[in-house]
Amino acid sequence: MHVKIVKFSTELYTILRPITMETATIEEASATEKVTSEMNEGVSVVSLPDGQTLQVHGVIQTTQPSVIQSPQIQNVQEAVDTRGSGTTTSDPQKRREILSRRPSYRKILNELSSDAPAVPKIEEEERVEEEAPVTSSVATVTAPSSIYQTSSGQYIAITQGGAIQLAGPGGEALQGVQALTLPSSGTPQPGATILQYGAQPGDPGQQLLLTAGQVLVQAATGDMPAYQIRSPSSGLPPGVVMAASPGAMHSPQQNTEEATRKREVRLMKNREAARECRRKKKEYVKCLENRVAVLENQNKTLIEELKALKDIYCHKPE
DNA sequence: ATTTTTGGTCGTCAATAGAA
DNA sequence: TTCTATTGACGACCAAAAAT
Repeated sequence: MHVKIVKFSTELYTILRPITMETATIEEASATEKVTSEMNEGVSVVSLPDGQTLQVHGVIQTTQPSVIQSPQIQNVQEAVDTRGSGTTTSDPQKRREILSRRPSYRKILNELSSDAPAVPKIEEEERVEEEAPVTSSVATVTAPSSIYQTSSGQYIAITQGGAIQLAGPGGEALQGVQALTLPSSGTPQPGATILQYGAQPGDPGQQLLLTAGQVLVQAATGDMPAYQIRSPSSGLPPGVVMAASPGAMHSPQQNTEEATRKREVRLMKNREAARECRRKKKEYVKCLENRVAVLENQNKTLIEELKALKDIYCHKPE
């Protein structure tokens, strides 16, 4: 389906760009009158045989049989073919040219929205969430010594007493985490911390061992809350800010660890980015579909209008 | 009931655009 | 020029539907 969506959006893009640029050419194949395509500000001037002119708004081809046949369909088909076959071309250079980037969905949508107010604008991502004041979400924790933030804006605070608190961006308790207890003594390792949580009240829950420097991070943003324990050397996800420096590393082994860490960070970031991109793409496709519906409706109305005017003109008493 | 097909999501890589 | 964000492409995986 992935492929289908890609193709679909590509086609829509190919189809819609000319439409939004208002460059469609209209021609009546059977009739003698000529329809000139002077799409100025979205208005076409239709010339009738007797020299009369008629102003109509941008007309696009509908799927239904219409009195107006547009040669644009052919052009669109060609354009789609060019792109579609690009994926199978053997020449990598050619392929690269064909696959050259389109503007981002945000850009296209924003362009569209400036063309047509009906198309919702993709707002700049709300950074407020990420910039939420730490103090508000961890206000109930006594003097946190380390505060970590997940990519989803949740906070993990570790107090000087070793207590861990998870909180959402707005300060609400983390879903699914009912209890977090930390034994004040008897930790298995020096500097280690046991994080205990249960999904239900009264649930004995599970215990996680956090050694010194390790960080609990949210591992999934789906329906199921999932968390990962990560050490600074094994990489941190985007949005997780180390409160304490893991210290300088210089040895070759440490260098490879650093490289691994960097890679993990990059992968994590890209994962998030891909998710976001797919979300935006869906939104984009939805908007285009809406736009297609609106324009098709408009087109239908205009065609009917044109038909009516033609009728009037044809039956005009001499 | 089992196998195959279809449709969907996800993670990763790589190319590119745009910002710093 | 370097770094970061974005996104197309690809493959792996899963679940539901269709075919056998």
